[in-house]
Amino acid sequence: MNEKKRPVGRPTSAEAGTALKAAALSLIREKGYEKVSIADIIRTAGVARQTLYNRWNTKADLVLEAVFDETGRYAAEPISDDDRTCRDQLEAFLIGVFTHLETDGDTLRALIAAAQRDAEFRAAFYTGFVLPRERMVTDLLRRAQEPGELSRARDPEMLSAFIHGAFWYRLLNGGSLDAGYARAIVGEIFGG
Amino acid sequence: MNEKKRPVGRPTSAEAGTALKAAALSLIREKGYEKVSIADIIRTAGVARQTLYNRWNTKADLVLEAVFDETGRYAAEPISDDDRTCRDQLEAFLIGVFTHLETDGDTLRALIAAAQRDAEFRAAFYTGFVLPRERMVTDLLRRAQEPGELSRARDPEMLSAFIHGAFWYRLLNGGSLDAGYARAIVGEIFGG
DNA sequence: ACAATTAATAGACTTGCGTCCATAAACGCA
DNA sequence: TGCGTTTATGGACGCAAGTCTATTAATTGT
Repeated sequence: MNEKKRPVGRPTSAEAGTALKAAALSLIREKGYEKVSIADIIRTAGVARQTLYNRWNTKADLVLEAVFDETGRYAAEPISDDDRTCRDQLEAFLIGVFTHLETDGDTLRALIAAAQRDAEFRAAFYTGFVLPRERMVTDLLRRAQEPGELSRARDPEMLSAFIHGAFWYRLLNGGSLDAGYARAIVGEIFGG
Repeated sequence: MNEKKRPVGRPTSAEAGTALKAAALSLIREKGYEKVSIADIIRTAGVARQTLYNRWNTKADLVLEAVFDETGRYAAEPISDDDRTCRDQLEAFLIGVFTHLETDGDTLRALIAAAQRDAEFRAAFYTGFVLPRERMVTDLLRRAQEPGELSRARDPEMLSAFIHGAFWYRLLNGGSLDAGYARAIVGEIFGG
């Protein structure tokens, strides 16, 4: 199971990969995703072009992994604070996401756009990034049904799609994602 | 008010514009949005490159106008059939949209992606295409509140965002949009 | 030490987008 | 008919993405 380091050939430079991811995130947050070229990234990282393409197929793949590394590969917060109502937990979760998007909203929009151009990336993005977050909300809503905080007549999966959908829809159409919108979403789900 | 045709210079060829839009839609439906290049479009239309750029800034602008021409500039159906319940009208509306997306879903995904790369296009796309359809649903839900088919405690705007959001979310993540999903959405809104 | 293997590098290359330019064509006006 | 104006055309151009190639560097095994 525990395979050792492979025995042959020059090892890949972990440093190069790290530098590329750091350069990509830094440049993108400074100038915006679309304005950062591959040439910019490799120049900043001090690495050859092919070194990037040895690891990732596109800028989107690189950025996705960089975001993974930062955000934690699976979801941000597990959210299972038994002290608070599920309603409050959902609101806190959404506010946390929206706050995070103040810095990375542009990046997320760009990744969603990239996913529309490449089916392979779309699958990787969905299973690795989107789905875990969707499930967090679905699970939370299911927990809310146990004590009757949320009616059992509701479908947690569809409600989770409503929540993420509303958030994506607003993000992609250039609307602002703030605490007020988070409260409005939660209010509509749990009742005003 | 009623300005006449402008009196000076060579007139723009309506034929060229029509040919470009037709070529774009035809090629895209055949090969998919991403696989169609500008060169393909102008070759098929039998028109010079600059002629395209005299009318539109990008492929997305061209395609958006082509879709406008086909779909009707404002929304597909006005939906105000007093015989049926609002619930049925909403379901029929969604099924109609989803059916239409069997041919143009790829195009819509591409336009949404393009909107993430260009703020100007995003605004045009939103106000010209997205918002009218969002309003149709909002208005329908408001009408549903009058006879009490939908509780007045619900917020039609947020519900419309839920509906379009769920639909976008599924479309953009590669899920299938079929009649079953339309019914599931409507069921969650109006009650199973 | 040396061979085999794999990664890193620099740079050429291809393709597509969008711009620019010079020239020809189509119109109104005199 | 000629002039001014605007569009259409074809081709050159610059830029960025991604591929490919030859060369060099780092590592293991003998």
